[in-house]
Amino acid sequence: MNDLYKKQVSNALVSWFEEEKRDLPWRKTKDPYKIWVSEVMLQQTKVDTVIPYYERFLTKYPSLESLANAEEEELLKEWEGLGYYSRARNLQAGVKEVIEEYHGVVPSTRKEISTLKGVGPYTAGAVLSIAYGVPEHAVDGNVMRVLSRLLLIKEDIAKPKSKKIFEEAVMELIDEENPSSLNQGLMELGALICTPTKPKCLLCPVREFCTAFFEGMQEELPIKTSNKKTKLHKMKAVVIETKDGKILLEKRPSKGLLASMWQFPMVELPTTSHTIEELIEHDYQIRIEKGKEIITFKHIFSHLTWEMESYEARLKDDMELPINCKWFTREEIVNQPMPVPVLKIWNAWKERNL
DNA sequence: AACGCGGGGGA
DNA sequence: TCCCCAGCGTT
Repeated sequence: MNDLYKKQVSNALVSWFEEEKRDLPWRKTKDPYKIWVSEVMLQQTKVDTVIPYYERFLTKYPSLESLANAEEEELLKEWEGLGYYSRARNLQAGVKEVIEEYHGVVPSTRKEISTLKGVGPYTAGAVLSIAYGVPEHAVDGNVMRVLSRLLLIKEDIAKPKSKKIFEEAVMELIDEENPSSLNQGLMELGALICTPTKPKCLLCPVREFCTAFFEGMQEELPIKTSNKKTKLHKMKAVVIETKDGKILLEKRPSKGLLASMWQFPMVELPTTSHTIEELIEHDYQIRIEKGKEIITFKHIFSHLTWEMESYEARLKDDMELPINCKWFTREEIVNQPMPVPVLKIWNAWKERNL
């Protein structure tokens, strides 16, 4: 890249961004805490999904201190449905570190901000450039796609080490005057114009500088390998209610999928022909009688599928429960953060029992 | 370097 | 219906 090319590209990109940028809630502020919250929510999550969560979250936790002092249960309730719940736990841990180690001021160097829980190379660069105007790269999947086309970079973006090439490219392009708009411009271009399939090249502000467009290769880039196999887990869940209206929930293990979240008692169906009643009795040490079916659905995670056949059941007699199980009243259940598949069952059960 | 982590949207 | 998306922490 020669100096003229760099200047032309960054100028075109920054001007386009300033002119065409979407009106998003986190673009009304430069508060590093709020930018941080938005960037964490935007990891692996689409803009349209994030907007309502972002608004509610900042109404409830408008400052570092309010989030640091929040109960984890309440915090996760705000996060309910967003997924990747460790993001919320790491965000709170990071916020606590800022208060304890940095007198409540989000650090403004890559070295320091990167030590915070949940802040990796991308989030560090995003907060630094957007909130503080520091000329740092913020390379996410969008940026890699845009740059691979613009500069005809044929490196496999699935490989961790190829990210360095894109970070170096951003550091060459970065506008010392406005690193915020350059970084956001790259991401906005990836979201609106330079999309994964069918890029809208005719509307692109940097088309005349785009090597892939010149070569007619924009649909072929970026190069991305990797294909993970997924495993199928068939699960069944049951809503068990006592005569005095208590409902049984089970707390998931503190590590792994949906860590520490509450769910209805669930069993993985083995190939043998046991009934769910027998399996529940074996796993939970209680006897139930089969009631009416509530809801059947399939929920697909990246690596497993929950086939939910859930039904309402009555208790026959009480025995010793496993320690990770607890009886809840309806009111208590409402305050528990629950993942989407569990919420589906809960909502279906409530509807039946209005 | 490879894997696990949710949920929504598009092919 | 299935496949894809994609930063960060852990291993």
